[in-house]
Order: sequence, then C-alpha cells, then structure tokens
Amino acid sequence: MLSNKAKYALRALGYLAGKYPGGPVQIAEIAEQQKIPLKFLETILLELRKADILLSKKGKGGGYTLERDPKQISVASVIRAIDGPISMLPCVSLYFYKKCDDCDETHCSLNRVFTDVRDATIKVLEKKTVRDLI
Amino acid sequence: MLSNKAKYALRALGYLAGKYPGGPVQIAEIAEQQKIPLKFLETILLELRKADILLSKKGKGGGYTLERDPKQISVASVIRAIDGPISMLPCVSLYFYKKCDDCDETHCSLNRVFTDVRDATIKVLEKKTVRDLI
DNA sequence: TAATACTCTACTAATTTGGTAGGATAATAA
DNA sequence: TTATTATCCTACCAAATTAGTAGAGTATTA
Ligand code: FES
Ligand code: FES
Repeated sequence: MLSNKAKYALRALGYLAGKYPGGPVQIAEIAEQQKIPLKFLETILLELRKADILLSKKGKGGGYTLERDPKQISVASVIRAIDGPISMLPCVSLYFYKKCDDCDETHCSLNRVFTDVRDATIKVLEKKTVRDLI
Repeated sequence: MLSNKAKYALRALGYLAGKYPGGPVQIAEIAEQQKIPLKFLETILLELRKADILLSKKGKGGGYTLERDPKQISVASVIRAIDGPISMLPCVSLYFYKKCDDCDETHCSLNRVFTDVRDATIKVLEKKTVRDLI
C-alpha cells in the first residue's frame, strides 16, 4: 500500500501538472484545493524538491512549480522519493537493494518470483507520469 | 514491501511444497530448516490454515500439510491471507476495497493509474504458485 | 494416562506513519 | 531599511503497525 504521504504527493503533483506551465503555486492553494493538511504538505513538497521533482521560489509571488514537463516525471520516481522501494522484497529492489542475510540470491525462488513481480509493476509505474494525474 | 511475516509464510509453504505429497510436517522442522522463529511461525501457519491454505493434524505424527496441490495455491492468495491487500490504494483493491472519502472514483486519475498497476502486478502474482517457491 | 503437537489469547518492544509546532531564511516591495 | 510574504528546517508527538513472545489449553495417539 502507498502511504498517505505518497498519495498526497501525487495529488499535489497532479494539481501542479494541471497548471503547467505557469507561475509558482503556493502551498496554501494546493493544500486547500486538494484538501491536504497544510503543514504536512509543506514537508512533502520539500522532499519532492530535494528529489528534483519540484522547484521552489521564496517570498512574495513564490511557490512551487514542476521541475520539468509533467510527461517527464514518472509516477515511479515520485513513489520512490516519498515511500522508497516499489519492490516487494529488498533483495529485488533496483534503487533500494538490500541483500538477504539468510538467503543465497542465486538459488532463491522467492527472489526469482518477486523479480518478475517487480518487473511487471515497474513497467507500468515508469510509463505513467504526472501528466496522467491531472 | 512484504512484511517479514509474509516472507516467512512463503518460505514455509515452499518448504512444504518440496515435500508434497507426503505426511504432515511439524512446525519445529519447518522453523529449523527455514530459520524462522518457532513461536512466530506457529501463529503464521495458524493463519494459513484458517485461510484454507494448510491442513493441520494434532498430536503425535501430526503437523501441517498443504491443503491442495502446490500448483493450485497462488502466491497472491498467500499474500492476501497474511498481509491483506496487494493493490497500492484501497480504492482499487479487489479483495479489500475501501472507498475514498474525499475522492470521486469515476473521475479520479489516481484511481485509473493504480488500477492499471494493480492489474499488472496481480496478473503475475496470480500466475505464480507455491510450486514456484520450492 | 503420558507424551506429542497444534490452538488460542494476550502481551510487549520497536518501528513506522501521520501528522504538528515554531522559528529561520530568503525574496520582494513599500 | 523594514515589513511582509512564503518557503525551509529541525524537532517533536500520538497512533498504528510490525515482529515477535509467553503460557496455558485442546486434541491425538501410543
Ligand atoms: S528472499 Fe532475498 S534472496 Fe532469498
Ligand atoms: S484516490 Fe481513491 S478514488 Fe481517488
């Protein structure tokens, strides 16, 4: 399951995609329109900026904009930025790989099975973009 | 991510599949062979029995056996029994559906996107069986 | 009737999730 | 230059979930 945080992130990005290209949008506007708790959204958008998904501008007339065209931002990259791994096991993760202590990867049936699952899931998630979230 | 519990469940089932068909296998043997904490495995196997994935027999010569041929037990059904939903959003779950309060499903882009993700993931997970975990 | 092996409920500690609080910092404009 | 606006950042907190453990109960068999 996606965390609530990731769901908020995707909703916020969808909202920004709907206004792309255009001037900065303030957190308060996104929070209100998408019914996301303001302070929570602050931390979320900050994380998305640090993941190079958003650009920010401070002060009057400031706010957030997408770092690039919505079509160039995959849903997969957003989930990774907020929730971390997409795979169902650490030992099959592409971006968050972690070896299994008690298990030899080359002979592990679980590893094989969940590699296939990962490939199917990620194929879809990499193709879907923030443009699809408008 | 799968919980540790689900991972243990799949490993235990893989072990039982390797001995299928055959007499009952005791929890202690599975725990030792697969390096799973005994008392934890007890609760896991109990859940699998309640989900009609395992059969149990008490007393001397007792233990657990698969309820049916390993090829007839999908990995998806095991995950559902232990971790619950496979989908990334409650509102796209087939077996654990939960409506989104703040969101109209018929016009929701998140819903559309994660329905596609669910379909791709589940297609693989329904095809994989405990036979593949030997 | 004693030994074996699953059954069941309840409990606990550690981690993660879903936030909130409050001040710091940067940009703009009067 | 100072007030205002809006993001930045760290730290904190409560509730939920996860990963087990404890211990007594029940059924089966020899
Ligand atoms: S489960 Fe990760 S290598 Fe076996
Ligand atoms: S996110 Fe569930 S219906 Fe929109």
